[in-house]
Amino acid sequence: MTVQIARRRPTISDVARLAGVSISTVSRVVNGTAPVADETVLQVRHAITTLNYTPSAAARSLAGRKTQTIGLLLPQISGAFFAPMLLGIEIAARQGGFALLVHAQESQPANGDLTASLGSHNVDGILVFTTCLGDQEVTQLHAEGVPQVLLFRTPPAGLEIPCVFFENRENAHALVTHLIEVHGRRRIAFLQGLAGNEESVQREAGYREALEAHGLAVAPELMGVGGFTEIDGRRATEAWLRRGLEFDAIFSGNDEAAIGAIMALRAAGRRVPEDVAVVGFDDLPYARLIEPPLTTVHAPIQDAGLQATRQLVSLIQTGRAERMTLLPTEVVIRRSCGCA
Amino acid sequence: MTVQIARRRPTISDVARLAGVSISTVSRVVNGTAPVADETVLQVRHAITTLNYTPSAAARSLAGRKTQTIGLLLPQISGAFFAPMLLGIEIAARQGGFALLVHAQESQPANGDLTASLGSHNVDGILVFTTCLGDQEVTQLHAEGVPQVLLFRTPPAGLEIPCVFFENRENAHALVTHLIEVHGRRRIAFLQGLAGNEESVQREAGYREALEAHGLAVAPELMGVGGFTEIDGRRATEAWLRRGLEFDAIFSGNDEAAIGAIMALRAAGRRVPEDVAVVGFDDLPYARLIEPPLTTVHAPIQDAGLQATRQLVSLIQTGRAERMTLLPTEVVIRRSCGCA
DNA sequence: GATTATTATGTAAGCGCTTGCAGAAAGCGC
DNA sequence: GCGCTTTCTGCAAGCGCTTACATAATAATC
Repeated sequence: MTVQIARRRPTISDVARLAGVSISTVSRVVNGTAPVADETVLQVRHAITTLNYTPSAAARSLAGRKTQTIGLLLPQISGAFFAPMLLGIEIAARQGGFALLVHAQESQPANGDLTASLGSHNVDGILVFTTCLGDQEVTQLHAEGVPQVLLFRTPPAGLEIPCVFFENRENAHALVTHLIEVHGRRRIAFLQGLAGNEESVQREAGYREALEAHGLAVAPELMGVGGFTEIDGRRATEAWLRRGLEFDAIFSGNDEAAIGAIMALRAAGRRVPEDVAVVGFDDLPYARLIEPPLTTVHAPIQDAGLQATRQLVSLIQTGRAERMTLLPTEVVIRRSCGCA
Repeated sequence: MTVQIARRRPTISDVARLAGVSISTVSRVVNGTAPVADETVLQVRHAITTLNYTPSAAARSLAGRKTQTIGLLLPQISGAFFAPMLLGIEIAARQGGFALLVHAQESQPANGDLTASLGSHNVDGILVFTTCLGDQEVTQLHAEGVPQVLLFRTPPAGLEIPCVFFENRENAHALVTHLIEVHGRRRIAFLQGLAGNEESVQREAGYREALEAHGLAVAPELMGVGGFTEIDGRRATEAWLRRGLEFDAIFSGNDEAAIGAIMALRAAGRRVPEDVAVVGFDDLPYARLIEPPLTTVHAPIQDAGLQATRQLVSLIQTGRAERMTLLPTEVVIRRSCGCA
């Protein structure tokens, strides 16, 4: 392959010259920022088409001091969770006229200056996913006046930064209650997310309340620590099995870990749901595909991305946004809990 | 939530003033573009830290006429396929010092000027996924000198544009051969992708060759048209079932459609793989999770993103890149083909 | 018909950076 | 010590746009 020689791109001056007007007039018809005579508009439009002119984003940003770009700070891109979320974000960003700059932390050393690359220059605002940024960094960005919206993460104490969450507690409670009341389970284990995962904490709270409401003790040895990956779920379950712990159900804080649990159970010859019921949270696209189809709580992931982005756009454009957006979830009964 | 008042961000002039040097010197230490005395470097560094200075990307792009940004044109973001690919792209982009601007077509009307928003100004190069862009648009971008790399798509005739593909034919051939030789299947249906999907065409070629090599006729009625979604696979399979067509295996051009086929078969009371073997292509993360675990061909999706981006970075920086990158695939035998 | 609003356009001053050019300072050979 | 290279640094000209501000032309008011 050889070098491609780029012709100089036409600038606003070229358009102005061809249309026989000044560059400010061109700018005004492009942006619609001031009235322009119909005839002039036509001439300018024609010149634009003829030259195949596209405004330079860089020059626009520099002169207009806004980038029309939103930065996305993600801990990772892989995982079934992110595709729908990204889609929601993309849709809302596009609707608001913003481009999307993606920055996944996974791919780089977690040095502090990643905020530099997005933080204060490339973008008009940032969408911060869970634990991507520590309290300190969020606080600093806030102090610098960078609009941000937090996804699945509460702002540092005292700061008013919009955040978006799923409704976790209520349906975690409902699902565990289902396990207890409908299926008569009494020894229900819980699979936790990583330390600092607020979703996990809330889901656990619902779990605890449901147990307590039925006079069941929370067994500390049945709290699976680790994280929300399939491996974590498998490991934790294997550990319980190895220790000979008794349990007749597992409530996993998310679907991925639930799948790991099912794998471990199956490998150990335990039947799901007969011997051990397993339920998850999130309702990932493949939750219904696995065997047995996973009973879980549906979380509107795409909507989370959409709403968060809308809040951010609003924050950027008007300076105001909802302090907290809570998205409703829904229990989805399939077969892994024991239901036909 | 109230307005956040942004302090003016420090500029290169502020740094220069504080360090007692000119802005060009600051620029030189920031970019390392010319030798600067050690002592001066220290002073400038100190001023930068003190002021918490970050260069403005817009100003840099404008002055340096490069954006250090890669544009990604995707037909969609959802789907298990995109997460790993995006991850690969992200990693390679980051390594090359480029930011990633994501543009999913799904979310907007497919008007022609989407190339405008990415095309000739925001980015130094574009990664074009399959059918996002027609031949005409690709040709135009090429004519404008915009570096681009095509993913799973050949360039328009006569143009030398780098592209990245999986090795499709060989292992499609191998997989169908496996169905024939090991499992004695003779009436093997094929599930096609959307018209224009070159991956599908190549996989179909492998399928046809395998049939022919074994003296089996290709049955036109067993070519499932449609697309590569689960729904498409289900619909096509249902149609075959409804028409009472005989077949003892389905080779789906991708995993998603294969899952649809399995669903349809199961709903109709056919056993997989006893009555009908089903195999796919791609080896999506959940292919091993479904019941029965899917025999398929593993495609290195993340690697595809990675390699394509590396080629693009090379094209941007050096003007040269591999004309075609072919990524090896691998047959993955699980149970849906009939193997234990 | 003179005065005042209104609309349409141009002028020019940046936005914050990169970079070619030139000058100053310092090192080198003989 | 005198030219000559080699380092280091500053000056200033843009990059392509937005946006006050000024101006010209037109319409409205009494």
